[in-house]
Amino acid sequence: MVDSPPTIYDVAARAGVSTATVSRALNSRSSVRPSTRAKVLAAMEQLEYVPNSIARGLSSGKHWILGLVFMRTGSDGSVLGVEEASLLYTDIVIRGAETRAAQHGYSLLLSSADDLHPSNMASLMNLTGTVDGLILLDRILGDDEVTYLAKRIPVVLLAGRSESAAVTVRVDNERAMRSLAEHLSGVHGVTRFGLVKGSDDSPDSVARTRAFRETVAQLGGTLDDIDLLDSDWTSAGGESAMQRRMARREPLPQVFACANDQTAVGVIYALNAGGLDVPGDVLVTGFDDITLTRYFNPSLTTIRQSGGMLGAVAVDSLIAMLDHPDVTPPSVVLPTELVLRASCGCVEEADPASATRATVEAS
Amino acid sequence: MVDSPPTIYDVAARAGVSTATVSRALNSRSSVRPSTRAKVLAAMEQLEYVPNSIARGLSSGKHWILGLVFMRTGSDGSVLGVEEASLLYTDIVIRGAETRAAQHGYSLLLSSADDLHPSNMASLMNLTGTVDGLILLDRILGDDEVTYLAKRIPVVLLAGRSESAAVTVRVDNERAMRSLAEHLSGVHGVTRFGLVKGSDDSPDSVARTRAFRETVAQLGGTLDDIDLLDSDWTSAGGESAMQRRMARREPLPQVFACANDQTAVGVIYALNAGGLDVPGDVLVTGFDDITLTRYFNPSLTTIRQSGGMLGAVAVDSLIAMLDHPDVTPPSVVLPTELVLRASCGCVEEADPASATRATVEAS
DNA sequence: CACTATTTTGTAACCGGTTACATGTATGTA
DNA sequence: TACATACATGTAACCGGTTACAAAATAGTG
Repeated sequence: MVDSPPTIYDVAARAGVSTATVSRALNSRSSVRPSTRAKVLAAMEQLEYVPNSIARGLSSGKHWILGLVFMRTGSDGSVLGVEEASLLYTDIVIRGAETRAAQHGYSLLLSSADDLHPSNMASLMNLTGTVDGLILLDRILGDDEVTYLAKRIPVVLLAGRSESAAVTVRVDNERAMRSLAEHLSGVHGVTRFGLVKGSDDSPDSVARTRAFRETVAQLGGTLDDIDLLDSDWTSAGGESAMQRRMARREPLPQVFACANDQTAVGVIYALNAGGLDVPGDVLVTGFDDITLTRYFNPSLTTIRQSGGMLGAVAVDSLIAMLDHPDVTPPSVVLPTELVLRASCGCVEEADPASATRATVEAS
Repeated sequence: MVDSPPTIYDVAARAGVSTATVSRALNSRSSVRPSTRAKVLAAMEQLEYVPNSIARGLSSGKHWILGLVFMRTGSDGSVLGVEEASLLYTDIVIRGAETRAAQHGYSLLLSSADDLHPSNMASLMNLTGTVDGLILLDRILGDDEVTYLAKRIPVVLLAGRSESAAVTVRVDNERAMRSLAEHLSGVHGVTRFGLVKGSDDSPDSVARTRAFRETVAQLGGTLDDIDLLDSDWTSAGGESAMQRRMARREPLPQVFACANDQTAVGVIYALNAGGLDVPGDVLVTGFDDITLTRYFNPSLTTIRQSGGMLGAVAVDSLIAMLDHPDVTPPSVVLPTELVLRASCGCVEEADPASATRATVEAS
């Protein structure tokens, strides 16, 4: 059913030239006489020739493929686990990366890692020959492994730790959490803070937790251990974390800052189910500013980060490394923006679809 | 900085054998003396040899890569456009496909198409040599193009039209919309229906619209043209569509069935903004059952489809075609499930995270 | 027209594996 | 011990391109 496609030899034979000439006519590097090129192109046309990019990659060493490796967050690896963990920020990053890669003529090869299992390294090494460079999301590998990998192939770390040898692209979690805590303290008079974390193996979650904690301390507020809840980036995780917290029947803090928007949604749900009003009784904030939670009631105060930009910048950095192997591009820290909506007690905005909303440049 | 990795020749030289023996020791097809294999493995270990999968692919014709092509929905191709259109159902499908592909040892190569531009075909043909098979989401190509492509490489259509020559995997939009309309009519006594469509170039949207329209007619209900709203799968699209509808100041139908959950969220927002209550004044339903809208207030009545399963089944079909080139696997229609929640006027469920929710097997 | 410089094209090696076939070595049997 | 047979390994062609180098064709110059 699938017959073997024509090769460059077929084209050469048909055009009455050598394969070298066909190759030149295609890639138009060297000079080829116009009449010859015409012959070659005509032959390619007739044969419906499409160059085999694998073969091309083998000899040229250039594959026009970038690898993107991400963690299968909170999933047990089953397909159905996908549903629960899905529609997370990772997807926006992937889309952004793909879009930018496509603009540069690259394809994106997706590869997910289950956990920090050592076999990840082996499968990554296998990609080594297939892709021109790698983007690693989250904490796929240990620092030494990243360093080792980076010696073999250009690597960009997305939301990784910056101590690594590789180029890192991330958002400014520190500023973001600081501006959030300052807003809560300064505008809403919050002194008792709560935090719902993401997964502990995520550098983003760790950084956000630490920055928030430090700022709270600087502001003279408190963040008790009982109000530091573990979760897993999902709504269900946020909901059950808050259910457990409420079951302890200790007074709640004035605010729960959540590691991402999905978590915040689950937290709000649990609070409402417990008879508490947001923002009347407790304030809740998110992180990411995904589109849906703007339509939530109460609309979610959150920290906007551009996941698409994150992916795009990572691709840019990687391509820069490919184009200039001798220059190491700088690590990038993207800015964030505090978006004030109803869930922190700020005024309700007019329309989620409009761009006119109260924002504060994280500073 | 990146030094060239060891090849099979280096390993062969080090182990004192030929490359053929090294290859056999690796792939363990033919018999290799245990002592020899040990020598080879030791040499590979020492050199940190990783086989080049590109070279392997060239000679064996097997690349262990599946291509997944999707439309960059509603976006202008810019990275920032990603944010608006993001977190759509496509992402769940992609995740599901990736997960299943990984289980079979395949990687997933992502490629997005801007629109029905003819250049899509060209770039797809380029993938031909890189991937073992292709999954096409939505309406990337015309029927004849798909047929042409399928002659060159195994192709599975995801949510495509079934008239095509290729294997198709989709959900049962017809049954889903029928059971929804029947529920609305039978249980809630709806006679005037409204519908908010997805993009017109999506087979899913077209199928859902048609099935809904037909069932409404069979039930003796009405679906006026004025209540058939155009949108684009996004919340913002749903919101503005409903705003425009309300601006016409004609009486609203009793329900708006939306093409997906995101749209429903936007629609509800616009209705609320106009002073109308859901489900008190108007009923609204979605499609997909994404996790977040279970936490919405009102919780969203919707039709559950497993996007992860969709992607997984597409991968399964494709791999089946690769493993048995002579057998054409059957097209697959996955079932859906009507999930009754508050937005259609059914009882509020206890907890979104629990599995106990009122459902109706679409029949 | 002869000779050199330049452009166009061909030849063949190479990228890094796999594998058909040939050859060499270890077993079993007479 | 000699010979057939099975098994292990080596040789070399091949996958489909790219490209260094050489050769041929063309253009330019005295």
